[in-house]
Amino acid sequence: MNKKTLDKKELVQKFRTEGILDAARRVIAMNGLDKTTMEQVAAEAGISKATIYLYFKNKQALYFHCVMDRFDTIIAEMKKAADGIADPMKKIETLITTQVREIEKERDFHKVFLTESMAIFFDRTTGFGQEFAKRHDEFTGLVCAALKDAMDKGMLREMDPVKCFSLLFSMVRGMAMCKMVCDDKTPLSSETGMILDVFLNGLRVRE
Amino acid sequence: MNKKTLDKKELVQKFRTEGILDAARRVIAMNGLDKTTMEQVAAEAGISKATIYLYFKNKQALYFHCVMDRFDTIIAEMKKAADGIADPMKKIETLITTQVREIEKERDFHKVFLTESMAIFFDRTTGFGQEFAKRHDEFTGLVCAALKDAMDKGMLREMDPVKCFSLLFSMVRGMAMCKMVCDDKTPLSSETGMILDVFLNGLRVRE
Amino acid sequence: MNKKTLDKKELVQKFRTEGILDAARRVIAMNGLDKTTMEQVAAEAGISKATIYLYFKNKQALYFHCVMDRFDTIIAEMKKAADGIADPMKKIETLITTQVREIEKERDFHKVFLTESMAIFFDRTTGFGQEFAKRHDEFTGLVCAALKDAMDKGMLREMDPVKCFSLLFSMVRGMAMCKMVCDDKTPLSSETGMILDVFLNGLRVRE
Amino acid sequence: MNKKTLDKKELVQKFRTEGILDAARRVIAMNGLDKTTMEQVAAEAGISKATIYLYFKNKQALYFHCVMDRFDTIIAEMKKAADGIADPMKKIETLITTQVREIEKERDFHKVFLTESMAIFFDRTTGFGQEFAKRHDEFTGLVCAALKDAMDKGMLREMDPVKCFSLLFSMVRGMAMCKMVCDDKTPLSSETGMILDVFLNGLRVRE
DNA sequence: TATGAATGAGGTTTCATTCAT
DNA sequence: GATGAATGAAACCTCATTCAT
Repeated sequence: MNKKTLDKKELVQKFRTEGILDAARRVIAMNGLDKTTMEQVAAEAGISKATIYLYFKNKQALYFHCVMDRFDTIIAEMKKAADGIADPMKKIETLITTQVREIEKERDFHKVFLTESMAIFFDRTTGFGQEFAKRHDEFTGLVCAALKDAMDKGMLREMDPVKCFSLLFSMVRGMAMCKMVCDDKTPLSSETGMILDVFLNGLRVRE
Repeated sequence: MNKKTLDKKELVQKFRTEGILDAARRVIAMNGLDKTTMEQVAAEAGISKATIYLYFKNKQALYFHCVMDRFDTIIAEMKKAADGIADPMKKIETLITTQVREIEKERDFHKVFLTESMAIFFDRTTGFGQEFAKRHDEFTGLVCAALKDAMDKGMLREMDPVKCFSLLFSMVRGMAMCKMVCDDKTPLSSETGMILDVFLNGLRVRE
Repeated sequence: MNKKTLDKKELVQKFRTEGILDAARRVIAMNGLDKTTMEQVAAEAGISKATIYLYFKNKQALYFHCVMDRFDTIIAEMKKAADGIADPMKKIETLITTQVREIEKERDFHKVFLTESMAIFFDRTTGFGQEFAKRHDEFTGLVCAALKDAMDKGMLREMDPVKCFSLLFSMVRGMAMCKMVCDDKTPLSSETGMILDVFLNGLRVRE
Repeated sequence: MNKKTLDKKELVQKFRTEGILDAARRVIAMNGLDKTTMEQVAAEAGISKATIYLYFKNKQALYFHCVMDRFDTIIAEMKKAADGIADPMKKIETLITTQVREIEKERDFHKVFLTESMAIFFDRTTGFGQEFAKRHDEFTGLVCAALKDAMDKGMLREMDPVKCFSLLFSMVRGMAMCKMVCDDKTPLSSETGMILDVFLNGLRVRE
């Protein structure tokens, strides 16, 4: 009984939390972070403003978890997709493709994240910054491992893998921003090929 | 007399405007856009809050001009630096190097621009968005011309130059953000070489 | 069976009530009434916030009973202590001494009562005010009787005993407040002598 | 011109400040401190809520100054009234009489002060507490000097004058509270005589 | 009976913006 | 032209209180 009750409680807890986060992301995607009020989020989630504060300390924390939640999902999907792929080049491609597909899923929210509100994640003095850094490192590690592998196997030039990753990631992000910003409705994925082409070619071993 | 007066007036006008913009950028660089109040800007500029409104319609406009001002400077510097360089590869390198150097000059302000507040520039429905687009197009054109030239001369693969530019620009921006975010005090310029290496190599004609 | 059950129920009722009141007084003594939340009281009592409402109508009622509870105790102790004392002067002294000792027992709580939150007790339009008035009258009567007795016996000047009591009580309260407020850790009782000295001398029959 | 302008500014400043304080005291006198909102004070003062914040940091500060303002007035009046009186006994009487008259002037506000909201003044860790202590010491000194004088001249018994003052002050305060609380509309001043009688007689030298 | 969860109702505070001088 | 002063409009957040289980 106790076990069951706990499970149920957790389930409800999770359900609420997810509901609020989803609502928040929808509103933020529509209005931007600044113009999003707790009132609106509450309305969108069909609950009262005060209830949000039961689950999140304040607006910043709410936003933080919105992003973390997406981040976690993206990392999980990337891991799942790349799992079991032996060829490092193929692996890199899969990782990036997956990332792009995930971004696409909540395009407008990611637009806000990319253009408006990255600041709090980079303030290492707050718990937010540190928490974010953890995910970011995991994310980085995921791609870097594949890059390193490719380099070790002589498929790519030997370069600092972290910096290489940074460039690759920048291109993805830049392309995403470009599309979002230009209201270019074509899928982000249509550019993945080109990015990988330039990047991998750029790192290719020169004869 | 009239002419002279006008000139003088314009001079004062310009002087005030510049002073406010500089003050604004300093404050924004320190605190971020959100936490910057008109009060602080006024204090930093040594004038009264109300005076700002004589020169700028509102806070958004103030910020907009802060960015435009920088943008104009950067474009001007890039033009000046690239002027007279015939070799397109060399030209591309010069353009990027110059851009990076300019970003470095007001590193903290650019950090805010890159991480916090790009949204208004991409809202094409406002005059801001349109004005920004103009500069952006000019900026794009500057680099694209060189890229196109290189392609025509067979030094780079034939690809959509705008997209190529976008990738290149993304890498620069990404590397800049990375440095800023990690409080990496090494100059951005130390990475310019790598970016150009990967980028140009990535576009190199394959035998 | 019925009787026993009822008794048991009453016992539990009383136990809970006392527990809550004690917890409330502890928290109020620490934080003051304003900054005391029902949440804190519940936590201190080791029960849930909602449970408090099973025993007390609302926060005001809770506070009211905290005070009443103390008041009842003090009156009871005073009665007990003065019981059987024939000499009115001695009786007065005993009453005051006892009162002071009781105040000392929950010094911090009394401090809050004396400096922050007496208003509701004096609002005669509410049940609270009336209930309080009852105790206050009993309290007053207790001391006044002794005063009257002393006057009748020619030991003190003839004056309105209620007013005399008011003065005496004021001095005790004032001295208490003074000590509490100055964080003077010496016992209140050390001043009782002086108060009685001035008061009784002040009322002494002049030759 | 400059001087004049400054004077005018100061005048306006003072006028506003006084206006707000008066309004605040009126509202607080009516509703008690807790139930008084900045909104109400603003309405009563005929200005906007935000304007209050130009003159007072927050609600607590506003209340603090309400009290300090009264305190200053009372002290000033007491000084003025006692000035030039040679006989210490007469002086004490005058001081107390004046104090009582001043309390009477804003009876309801003082009621709130005395029954609801003295706490912040006794928190020596805040600037409020310290500022208050200063006035309180001045106030104490005023009366104590007269008491000391009377003792030196053999008109009163030798006792700790500060404690004597505390008793005297307690009686005044207690009588005031009693009247206010009982909605006894008779003037406080009608009891001043009795208080002084008991107090001075209590301190009289015994043969 | 006991409680976890939800919320209504405000309160304080901040700031961009305006306007009279 | 410059500014001190005033304010409207909201935003965030808290907490006493209720209710379903």
